[in-house]
Amino acid sequence: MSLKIYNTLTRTKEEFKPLEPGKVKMYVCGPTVYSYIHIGNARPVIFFDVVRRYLESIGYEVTYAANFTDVDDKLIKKAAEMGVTVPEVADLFVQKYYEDTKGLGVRKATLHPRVTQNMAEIIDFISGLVEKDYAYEAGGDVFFRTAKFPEYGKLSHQNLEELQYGIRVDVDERKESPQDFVLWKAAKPGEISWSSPWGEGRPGWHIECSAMIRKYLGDSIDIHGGGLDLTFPHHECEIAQSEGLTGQRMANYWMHNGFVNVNDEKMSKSLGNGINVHELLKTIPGEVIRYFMLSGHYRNPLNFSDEAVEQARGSLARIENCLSALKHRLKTAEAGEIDPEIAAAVRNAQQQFESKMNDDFNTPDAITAVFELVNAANPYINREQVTAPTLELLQKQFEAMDQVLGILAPEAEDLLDEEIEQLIVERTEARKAKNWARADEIRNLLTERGIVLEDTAQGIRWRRS
RNA sequence: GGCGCCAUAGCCAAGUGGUAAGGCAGAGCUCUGCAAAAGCUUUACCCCCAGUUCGAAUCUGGGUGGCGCCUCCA
Repeated sequence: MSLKIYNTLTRTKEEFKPLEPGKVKMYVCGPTVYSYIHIGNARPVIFFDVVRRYLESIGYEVTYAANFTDVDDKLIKKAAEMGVTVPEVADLFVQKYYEDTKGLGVRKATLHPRVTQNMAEIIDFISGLVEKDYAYEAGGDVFFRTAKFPEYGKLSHQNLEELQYGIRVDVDERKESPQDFVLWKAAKPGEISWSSPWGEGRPGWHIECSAMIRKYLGDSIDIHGGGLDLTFPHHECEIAQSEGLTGQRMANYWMHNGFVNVNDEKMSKSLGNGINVHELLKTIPGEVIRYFMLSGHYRNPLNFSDEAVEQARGSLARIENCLSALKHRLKTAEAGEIDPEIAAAVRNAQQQFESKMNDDFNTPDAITAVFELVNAANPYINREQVTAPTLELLQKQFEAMDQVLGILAPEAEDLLDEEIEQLIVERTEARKAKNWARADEIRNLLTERGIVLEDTAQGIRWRRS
């Protein structure tokens, strides 16, 4: 069973073959840190976190780099608005990025390089391109000479003659060709800038990724990911820069995730329907957002709505209830043999999970494998006789799958407050005395505090709602 | 104009040649002091038309509807 990845470059699913056996080098374009991340940003962050986790789970040593763009027009504007410096804005939102993505269950990447900390490498990179005639200077700006790189367009499969230029942005008169793009921008007075052979300025957007990939991961990497919209021009330009300079193939597998729409509309600044994760996390558990993101295939568009969130919440609850029942039952379970039917169900679930993840990271189907296991586990858990080894086997399997998906809330190990525990004891006594009024009163009180009680044959099970 | 993507139950979402996974919501029932959780039962002319085939949601052609990119938006 081998891993297949849909490669934007070839528009086919290809068998994954790493450059170096047992190792994977991957890079995903990260956010421009001028604000909180929105749910559109969150999709690649969550999805590629799962890619990374899955690769690790099947034995690869993964070096995962995700950058921060910490200087650009938007940052400069934001800094002016806030009355602080560009680095201060960047530091603030890098911090918020870590907080918010942590809330989404995302592990930090191996590396989180920042543009401003790699200025020397960026300038060197551009110098190299100028030396090789792939770039030219014009009035303090430096442009990439796309005519020199005949493969320009190979990733996005664009016919360069057919591109309509100047529709959204005016074409710079100094460019030799309208499709040339900027590598270095001359600073305007008062703007944050760095010294370069072409004067004071700052890097263009595309060059930073090329330079940082080369520095941290090398001339060739295995997987390069990002949002669909980055295919052109951003990734196309990265290829031109990197392959122009090194002559090596930049990345073997290009992966692009689809968009997140909001109530069936594109999320955009003009519509004002952007949803920022920081706000969202105040009312919706990160696991629910994460589940929602993984409930669709990464290349398909995903529609965010209140209803979608509620469905994710409900679906996830089914898995969590099962796991919580399983753990509760484990406390009173005794030694014995592993139930053969459950053992088979566990094997099936694992097999299905792997084969679906191997098929271009089909997370919706992988989640189905989790549900199949729930469907097998629930009836077993409700039996009068259960064995600890069987329950442990189930638990281990759930944990193995969640190691990849990361949709289950971390173990809430904090003990019950004395007070709450006392209330549960009191309610049990009231029930024994058939004092239903008092028993319900206590249960309602606990419900208000977010504690859900469930009366089972093996005693009271509680969980946080 | 160019390059692409998508269309499966009330909703979400797999399936890519052999006769429709899974989840949510809804309805009924079982269990329960009542609940909760769980279990059982129940819900699809696969956007339309034509073609290929013994056989198509799946392939081909043509429509219809929605969407993305075309220089700094994940």
